Amino acid sequence: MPELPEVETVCRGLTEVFPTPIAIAKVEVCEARLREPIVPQEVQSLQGSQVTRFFRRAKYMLWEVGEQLVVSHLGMTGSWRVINSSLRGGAASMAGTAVIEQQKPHDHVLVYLRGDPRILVYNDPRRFGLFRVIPKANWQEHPYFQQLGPEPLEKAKFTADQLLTLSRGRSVAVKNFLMDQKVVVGIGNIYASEILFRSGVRPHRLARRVSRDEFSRIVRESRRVLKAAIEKGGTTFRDFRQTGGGEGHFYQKLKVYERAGQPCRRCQTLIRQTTIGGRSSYWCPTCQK
DNA sequence: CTTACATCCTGATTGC
DNA sequence: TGCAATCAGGATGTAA
Repeated sequence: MPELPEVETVCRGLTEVFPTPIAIAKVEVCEARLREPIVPQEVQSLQGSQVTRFFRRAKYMLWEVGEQLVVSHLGMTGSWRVINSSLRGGAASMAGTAVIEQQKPHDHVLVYLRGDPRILVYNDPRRFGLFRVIPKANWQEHPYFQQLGPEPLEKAKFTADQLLTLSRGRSVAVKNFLMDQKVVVGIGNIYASEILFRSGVRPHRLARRVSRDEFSRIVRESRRVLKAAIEKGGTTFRDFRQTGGGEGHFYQKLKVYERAGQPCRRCQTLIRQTTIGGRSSYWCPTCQK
């Protein structure tokens, strides 16, 4: 589900909602069976600690909690929202009632705060997400992160030369290449199609057949699209929601994704849909070579 | 090593 | 209307 702009939106949303450090009072796990089972000892160790920062690496959201890091991946359908346990006027005796009223199916993790009536809730119907706690020391060396490629928005690390080198001899479609988190992080099925349209490159072209100039365009367009999507609060198609429950508005800017059979916004040719690597891909036969 | 494909799940939509 | 098939924004493990 969420790609880089959506995860970034969630991080920014939480940072906005919790500008000061927050203390975790209790973590309640309603359903531990996510992509990896939630470990009770890990969750318990968070109790009483301060969350000092929400940040992002690739499509992972990270919470800095003392000497540990909460690792939250949203999979396809995960979301975090904030509910208020004192909606009914703040009386402690009413808190339980209010919470129950706001609970939804597939709420798997509830993070209660100390001295704050709000509760952070993780919801994930398909349960492809992740909620684990790892040591903060050398976290980049952890298996979750060790193999990850560069952040596309960090200019020095994500370059056409880099892509050219990595792509030589690779007989995967350039779209799959771009979605490979070892090549560059944060790009998934929606943004891969959008980036390739804006770069004028057909998604099924083999990575090794893409020129240096084309990779330059891909690098530039990746940054443009991802930045623009962040500014719009991400893309909502089905499940994605911002922290406050709002939708992402970038879908209004999509040029090809889910537009099969509709005229290209640039040249009016009908947008085509093909399956590449088992995923739907959208492209314009005129604008993309 | 690379690449193709199944798999983990639930829910919405499509087609008969 | 009902029900089965299909598809969905991710990542990983397996096999070839």
